[in-house]
Amino acid sequence: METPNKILVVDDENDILEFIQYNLKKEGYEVSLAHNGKEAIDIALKTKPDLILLDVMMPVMDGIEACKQLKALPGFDKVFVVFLTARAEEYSEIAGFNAGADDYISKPIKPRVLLSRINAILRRKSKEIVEAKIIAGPIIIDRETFMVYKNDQKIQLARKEFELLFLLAGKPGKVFTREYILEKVWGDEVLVVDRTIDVHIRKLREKIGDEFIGTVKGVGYKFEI
Amino acid sequence: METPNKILVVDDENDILEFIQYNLKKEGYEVSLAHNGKEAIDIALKTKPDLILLDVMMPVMDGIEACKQLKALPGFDKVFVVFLTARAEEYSEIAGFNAGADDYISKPIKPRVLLSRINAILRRKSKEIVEAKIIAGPIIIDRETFMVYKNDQKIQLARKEFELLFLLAGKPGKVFTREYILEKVWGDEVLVVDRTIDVHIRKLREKIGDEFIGTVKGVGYKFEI
DNA sequence: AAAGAAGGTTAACCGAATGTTACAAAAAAA
DNA sequence: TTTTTTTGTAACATTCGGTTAACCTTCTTT
Repeated sequence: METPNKILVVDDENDILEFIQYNLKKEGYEVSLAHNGKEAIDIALKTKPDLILLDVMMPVMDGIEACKQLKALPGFDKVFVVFLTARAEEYSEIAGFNAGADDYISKPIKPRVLLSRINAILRRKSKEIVEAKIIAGPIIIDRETFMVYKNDQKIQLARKEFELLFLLAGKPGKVFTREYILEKVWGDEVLVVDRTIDVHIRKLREKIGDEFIGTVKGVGYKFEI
Repeated sequence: METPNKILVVDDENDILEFIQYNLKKEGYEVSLAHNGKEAIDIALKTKPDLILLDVMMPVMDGIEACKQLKALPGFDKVFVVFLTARAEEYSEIAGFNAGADDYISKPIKPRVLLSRINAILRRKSKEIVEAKIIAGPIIIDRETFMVYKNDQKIQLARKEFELLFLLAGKPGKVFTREYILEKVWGDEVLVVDRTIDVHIRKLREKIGDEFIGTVKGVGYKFEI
């Protein structure tokens, strides 16, 4: 697959560190740990994390100060920072400090919440960074203009059709399961009958041509040139 | 569609067990019950649940200890565990113990909450096709694309044929018994006459060539280069 | 060699998975 | 608002894979 996302977790309590590490690792993230702001900066420079989980209340250097310093590091101005706070209200203070946090999670930390927030943030990131254009044989998919071209001929797709094609064509040949497609195109929380995919596949085939989308019975669909 | 997800519910109160069982069964889950940690381990080994709902407060063996022991069982390191707690605050304690829970639900249990949490957790399971490629002599088996190549020539296999070949070719030379093949390719609970395997072997040989699959009479089949 | 067991082969049947269409609901556009 | 487009679902059609039964062949044992 891709290289795993790296996450730096900073908290002064070892229990919490271990707990978070366990859950993130299980989800496939690469995790590094720090016990305070100073250590966080050292380790961040070494591991270059994609996201930093930062406890607000810490000795030596508190989370807000640590965040400011982290953001000032070369190449770290666009790193994602998520605060851990004991109470929800604390967040307004942090926001007031304008520390540059992207989200916050209040303790006690629930694995489900932790993962869904982090997944959401990193998904946002990968969408921005992902190349906006896929060229697969005669098909050109341009995310910037939301246009698809087949032999230089414009094809107008609806939103879901576009996302579906974009997903499949991102890895030609690879078979995507219905479940995976549902999560990526429709999102975690949306509840949709999986036969819905079939219909969208149908419409896609209608618009770009049957030959580009293959069915692997019992498994899923794939884009083939 | 697929085989139903199995859930083991562990609680010392019969009322709660029945209540949860009722709600889970209605949703289509296969439910097994245990009254304490010890029993939970016994039953888990027998039923191989996909998810375990575990009460924190139990006599004989408490939930945290039970969780640790369950996770230590062979094949259970990646099982999902959800704790039931009487108070939300208890969760921070559990987290501190690093017991490896994936979520927790606080009592009193609301059916809607119960189901949406469990659905969400199990939805994560087996969504993505793992990238895996077997190269055995002139045969290349690519799980990502579900394609098989013989001297760079594409061969299209059906699902079961593919899984069968994937299993055998995973350890060239090793003889696989019918029993083992049935369990791995067809799964635990599927009821199929074992002569079915012969037919699939036949089709496989037809497609990739007789020379690659050997018969060891009275024992089973093997892949040979 | 005969008998029995194990596996090979073929073909037919069944059903699950998918294709397809039509329509309802929701969202977006006008 | 009304109109149009997009999305989701239900219902029906179809296809293909999976299973089995029946019969054939080969091997093994006596």
